[in-house]
Amino acid sequence: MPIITLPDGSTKQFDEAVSVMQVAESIGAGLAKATVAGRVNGQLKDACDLITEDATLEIVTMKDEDGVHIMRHSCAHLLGHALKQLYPDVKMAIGPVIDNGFYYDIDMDYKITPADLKKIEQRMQQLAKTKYAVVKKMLSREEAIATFEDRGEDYKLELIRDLPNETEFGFYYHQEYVDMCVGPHLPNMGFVKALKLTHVAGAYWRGNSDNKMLQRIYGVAFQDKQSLKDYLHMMEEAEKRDHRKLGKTLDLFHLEDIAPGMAFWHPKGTTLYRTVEDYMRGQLIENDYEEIRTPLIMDRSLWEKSGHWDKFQDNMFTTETDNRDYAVKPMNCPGHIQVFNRHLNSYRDLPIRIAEFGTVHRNEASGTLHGLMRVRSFTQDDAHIFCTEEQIQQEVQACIDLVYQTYADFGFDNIAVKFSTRPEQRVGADAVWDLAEQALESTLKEAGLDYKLQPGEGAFYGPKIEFQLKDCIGRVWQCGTIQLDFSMTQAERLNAVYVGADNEKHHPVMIHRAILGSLERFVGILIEHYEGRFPTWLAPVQCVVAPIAEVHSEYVVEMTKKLKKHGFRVESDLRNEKVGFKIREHTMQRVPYILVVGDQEMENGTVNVRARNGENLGSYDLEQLVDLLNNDISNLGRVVATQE
RNA sequence: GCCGACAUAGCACAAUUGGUAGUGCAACUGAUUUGUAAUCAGUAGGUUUCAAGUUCAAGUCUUGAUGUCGGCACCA
Repeated sequence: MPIITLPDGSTKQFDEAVSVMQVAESIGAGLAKATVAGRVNGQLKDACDLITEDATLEIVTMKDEDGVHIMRHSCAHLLGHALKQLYPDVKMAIGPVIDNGFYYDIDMDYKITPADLKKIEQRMQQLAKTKYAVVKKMLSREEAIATFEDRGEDYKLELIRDLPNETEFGFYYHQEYVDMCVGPHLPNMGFVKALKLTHVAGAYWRGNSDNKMLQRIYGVAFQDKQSLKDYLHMMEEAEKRDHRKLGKTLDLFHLEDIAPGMAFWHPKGTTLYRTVEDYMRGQLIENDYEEIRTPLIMDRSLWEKSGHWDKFQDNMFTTETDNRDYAVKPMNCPGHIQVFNRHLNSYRDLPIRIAEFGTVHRNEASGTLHGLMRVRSFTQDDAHIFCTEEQIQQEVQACIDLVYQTYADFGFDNIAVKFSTRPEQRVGADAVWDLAEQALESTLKEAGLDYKLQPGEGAFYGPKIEFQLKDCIGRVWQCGTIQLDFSMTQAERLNAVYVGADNEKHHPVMIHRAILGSLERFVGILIEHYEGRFPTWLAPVQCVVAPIAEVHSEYVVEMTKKLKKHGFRVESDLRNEKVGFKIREHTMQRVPYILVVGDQEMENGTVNVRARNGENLGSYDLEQLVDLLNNDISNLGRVVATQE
């Protein structure tokens, strides 16, 4: 005799076990029709699932985020349904929900083409239109195996084999198609109103590169057609922010065949790059770091000692000259230890913070390269802090603070934090790893950061905290990182040493830390973040001075000189073109200010200021203009420029 | 590295069943001296990514290499 408590506090009593759908029907036919699933005692259940005991119940509809999630999950089954009709010999692997949609991994000799996608999508829509009911059955282990053996679903059988303790399996029947799933799923396919198959790609079975590569079909699905349309439009807009595209149109950098994964920075891009670097250099000075520079290539023996030769040889560029083997540095740490060890250090001097804008080369697998985001040659704003165990917490905390301050200055407020622990391939004893992981995690907790654990994702020498930013279409990229290393400084590795209060030699702890991560990646993210409309402090060209006619040219050149003297990045545009043409061009180049000079301005010793958003700010004399620009620049990226 | 797609002028794109490689913008030259998102006219620009092959004939078909794009695996 279950008593069901609804969200408004009211209760309903039933004589016998009752399904979610039946409860909904008892409330009203409209609600029943809208019912996707139920949240029973906080847990999502199918609409057909029976409630046998007293429980709280929330009816889940398509207005509910969970409802949309469930619909997307059922869309994966619908994709299977359509695929099986069109390609009977396809074998189904797994089909989960992802952001905005779903995918299904399938195995079939025939390769799905983009044209096929359209056809499959149409079949899915036809099937959904019939609003057929989805029927759930719990099958025993034997029945489940028999069902899939009958249908030749080898991958599903493997999934069952890998759940040896499971006795019952949820089977969802979509007419003649059936899929195994924990659910919940839609009660009928009428809820599927807006879906689109987006692309097909390869993916390894079970995410393991030793396994067969399957075909993965991606799709998106929304509660209604408008939401789908909005999403597709948003993606189209987002792609305009792509740094690879803007890198070309704004003349910032290019990549070419002769150096895959290595950027050629153009003058404007270099200005941007150096502005970011100089900002960071200022932070180093403020936070008591010492800047150094170390060799790009070093003898193989160093890398053997550090453990890199062993663990990462495949990703290192090497060179042999005069019968000596060298490696191009993939990391800066060994070089920094050489500098740390140039003399005997005292415990009184710790912590010692050594920083370098260190250019490293990593021979990344060809398929991983991606614009500036994943390259083979990049410069890290790298630093290594040599300290005692007691100093770890304060130093890590200071690094975290520096990350947040820096990112705020660049206009980022949405930062994902990850904590990555020991990987399979690693150096150092487990007891040392315990210590390192505890130290990092406790600091994270103390800092009150909301972080996600990534087991096994740490560096080979220590655990790490990662700070991630998103690109224009939502892909996440690791930027800042703080890594704790008890191994590299040991005698059997690179033997960093200081003398303690006891007059004995000790090995310091080393904190590896990069705030921006890679300059290349960070600039790539910046380009997308601002869609090339950089705040004035970052803009490669901050203002352009343009004469109305040739008679004003001399005044323009003079004004440009004066502004340059004040440290601004300014150009004059003396071309024989109409002012409208110049304004159009520089606006498209996202120059923050265009300064127009005609007879009036020349007479009054002023310029007319036009902001990037098209607003005419009126006449400014030199002093006022310098104030305007300085004020704007001092905001950094903390405020999205007032002129937008 | 793996799966699939793609590669044409500086950029964005055309080119019928295999049949003379084009258009727009940019560039260059000249005229025009211009008041807030495109002045007009002219000129030049190509071993169609590279290397082989099929063919009377290849941008187009075949093979290989390289690179790029979307994913997967990887990311010290």
